[in-house]
Amino acid sequence: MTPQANTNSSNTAFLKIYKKLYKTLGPQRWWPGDTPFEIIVGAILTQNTNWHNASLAIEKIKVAGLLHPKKLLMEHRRIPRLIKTSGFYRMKSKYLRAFLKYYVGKYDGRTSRIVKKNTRAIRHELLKIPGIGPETADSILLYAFDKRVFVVDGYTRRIFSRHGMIKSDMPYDTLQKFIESNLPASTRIYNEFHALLVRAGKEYCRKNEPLCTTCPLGELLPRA
DNA sequence: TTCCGGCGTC
DNA sequence: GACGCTGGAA
Repeated sequence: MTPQANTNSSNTAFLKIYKKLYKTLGPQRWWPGDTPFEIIVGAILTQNTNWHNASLAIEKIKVAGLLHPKKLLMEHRRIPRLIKTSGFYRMKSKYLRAFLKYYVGKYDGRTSRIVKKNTRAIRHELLKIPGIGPETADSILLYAFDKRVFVVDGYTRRIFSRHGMIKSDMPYDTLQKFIESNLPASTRIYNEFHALLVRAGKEYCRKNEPLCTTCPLGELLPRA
């Protein structure tokens, strides 16, 4: 079956889950943030951290008038105190500064310049920056730069593995390619699907005591 | 495998 | 007081 053949038929389990989540939870309208740069900052600050704490930190940066690449790089010594609430703040300050030096140095801090390059090239560059791993890189590519990459995270692994669709210890890139090959090649669907998986993971497919009986995906669970 | 970390929720 | 949070590095 060609990839295109999947587009209008819900044959794959992945697409069934997507449609079910979208139907029950509705569009999530990610990423919360007014500009690509705000989205990038959020992607770094929310690493292993709940969004509430990350958004408090972004607000601090915004109030300080530093939510711009060049200004924030210039005032990088203020970053640790500004982002304290996001947790891991010493590490994340280094990560943020490393990204800023790359982004301002190579692209003058302009989205319009970096998005001209192809996805793989940008991804390769992002992965060389300390503090930006595959999930953060793909979140930036998809939500800040509107590139067609599926974001794999802990919720993705947990939900799909509990549904018997993957092995939870699959390497990131392998899992990403597997999921992408079973979905329509659509940036919009990748965008919405990841957001829906996060929502489902937080509210139903919790680490401990998952709420399968009330979960929208409960009826799609494999027979025990 | 362990460390990084503030902040809600229970 | 313990747990978990839209990970990544060493």
